[in-house]
Amino acid sequence: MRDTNRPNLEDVAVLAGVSTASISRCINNPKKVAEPTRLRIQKAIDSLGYMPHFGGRALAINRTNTVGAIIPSMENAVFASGLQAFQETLNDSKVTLLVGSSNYNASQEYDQIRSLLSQGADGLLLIGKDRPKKTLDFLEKHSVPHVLAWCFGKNISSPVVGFDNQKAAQKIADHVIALGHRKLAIIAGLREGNDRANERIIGIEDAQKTNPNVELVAIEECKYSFEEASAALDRILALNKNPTAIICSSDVLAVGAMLRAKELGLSVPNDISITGFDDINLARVVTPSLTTVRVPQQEMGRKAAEILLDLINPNLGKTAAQSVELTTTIINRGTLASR
Amino acid sequence: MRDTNRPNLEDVAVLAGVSTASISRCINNPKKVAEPTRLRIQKAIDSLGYMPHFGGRALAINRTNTVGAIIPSMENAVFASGLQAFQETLNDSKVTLLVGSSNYNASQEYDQIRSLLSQGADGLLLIGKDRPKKTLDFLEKHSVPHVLAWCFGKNISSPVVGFDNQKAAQKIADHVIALGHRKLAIIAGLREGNDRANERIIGIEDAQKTNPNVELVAIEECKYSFEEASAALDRILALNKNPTAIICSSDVLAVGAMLRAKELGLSVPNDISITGFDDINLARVVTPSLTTVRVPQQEMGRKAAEILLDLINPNLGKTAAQSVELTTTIINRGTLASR
DNA sequence: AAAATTTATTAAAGCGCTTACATATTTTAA
DNA sequence: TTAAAATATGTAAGCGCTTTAATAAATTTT
Repeated sequence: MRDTNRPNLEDVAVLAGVSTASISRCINNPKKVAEPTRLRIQKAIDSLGYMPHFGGRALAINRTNTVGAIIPSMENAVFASGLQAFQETLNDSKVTLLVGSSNYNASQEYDQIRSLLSQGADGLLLIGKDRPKKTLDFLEKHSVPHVLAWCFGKNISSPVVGFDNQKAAQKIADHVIALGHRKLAIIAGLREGNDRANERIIGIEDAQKTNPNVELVAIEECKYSFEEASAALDRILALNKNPTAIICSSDVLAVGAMLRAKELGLSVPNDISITGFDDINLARVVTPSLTTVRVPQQEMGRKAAEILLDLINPNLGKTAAQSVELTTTIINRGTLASR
Repeated sequence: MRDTNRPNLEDVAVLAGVSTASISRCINNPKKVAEPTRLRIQKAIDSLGYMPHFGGRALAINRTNTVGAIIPSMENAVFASGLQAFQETLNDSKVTLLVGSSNYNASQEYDQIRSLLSQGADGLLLIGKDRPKKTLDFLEKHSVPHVLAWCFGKNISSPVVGFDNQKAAQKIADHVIALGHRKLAIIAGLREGNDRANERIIGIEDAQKTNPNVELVAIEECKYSFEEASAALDRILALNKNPTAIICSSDVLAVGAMLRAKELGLSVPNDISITGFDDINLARVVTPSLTTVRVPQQEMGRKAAEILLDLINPNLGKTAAQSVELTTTIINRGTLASR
């Protein structure tokens, strides 16, 4: 039943003495309505405090001007900051952001995709490129406009904005090796359903393989928390293989390891070198500050928004939305020493 | 015009050989439809990959099952983590989160409120309690269900979930004073339009006033970044008033100040004590680790979601949504020494 | 001045869904 | 067995908006 408190187009139309069509036009295409009429309408709108009804509009134009983003978790600053940039860019185009989180879990991601879509999202931002066939099929079947971020690759059918995790990881590993390290260990996120974690491990393995005298003494996976990373470091040390450098696939893990190393009385980087990945605030702040791989978080967020907007607005003249590969940079700070 | 690609209720109805009403019932109130019919309908839905049209539904029930949150910025971990908890709690009730950011700016907040509301948000989470009359009037006029977080107070007309910033700040200041500090300085966020920053300053001033032999040598306001906080510390030191403790109204500021102190060769806490506010990850990780005020970020997010859900669901039996006051805790770590 | 063109406005048909009400069917009670 | 009650389904009227086609008014052209 009608909510008589909330004014609708009809109410405005009556007050302004025009048809509802004119009001609609005045709102969506002001130049199509004559100056005096426009003024009259505007006055009516203001005086009633009229706001278009979202559902009505969405039904009529079959569009919500809303896009969804599904990220693993906002707890990790690297995603929070990408999301912030994403939101701001959308906002410049009057598009609103719906947020879901997957908690690094493919099935939760699938649910969130369904959920955001059924909330009317016109498009989606997703993190990473590997997902179950079920998810892919769903996106395909409903031809959901979407862009993938935090990853890159040649033969991905979706537009992507990000970087090559494998190469970036290989690069930092090469760097570590070039500094004389011969026994490495890895602390990485859980690879299950996480292509970034996975590729970063592979990248490090690549580096190891091209340097036969380099040994990879341990690969420990864990969740992204200080505590878990501490435990992972313990497990590595318990092996008594004496790695000289621990390459971590995220800053959170690296810092967790550093904290633990400090507790154990190990000096970083003298006793053991540690590198991170992401370059979030944490990295600048620990002592010594963390040598890490800078990921262009904000740029990814911004670019992802641009591409998604392109995808959604069947774009006049402009060429189709393109994938873009961004670069990572090794940030040399204090946790990596030469051997 | 009709999008013939996307199946609608009619399509499902035809395939299942029932009326659209039954389909709708089957989706929204399954027990109202007989088992065999339900199965038939479900099969039709699945085979068509039918998803209800958001706009149509929103129009019919005048509800979107969406709520908006407008936070200053996701760049600050304290909000990101509150938001994460908020989102997760909403999600449990099948409600989706719309996100806007105000960048600590009242007029941007107003715009975001309008924007999220016109995107159909059923309710809103807002940070802090002070806002321009214009905003208040708007919320009032449109009777927007909303909850305020990160603050508390007796005579606020909106439901609130948070803590008393002033008291919390007074408490940490008292603590600092009890440790023998007699010359204090403050680094705070810009108070303009930021009641939290403002009240925290006032709280510290309260503490000072009740201790006549304590002097407040400087109050520096700046944006929430390491760089700005560094500059603020410089300004304080340039005064040559030799404060023995700097009370900062956020961990980001405190860490920025610590970083600068270190650059200047000042030892924290021997030469100068520094305290933070929030207790985000950063605080645990700096050396020495930061003495700070723990703010129940996640609990606030969770509780805020619960209250907002109550507000939105004209609640059967349950009493009206209540404000809740949470407590902050002083976390003693390494940056505050006694004098 | 009339005809042709442009501009401004309106009327009304949908967009997809929910739901009050009517109707048909089944179950229970008498 | 029949009447009454309960259950299941269908019919159709909106919900508020946009937009095409039709009409009216203003402007330009002939």
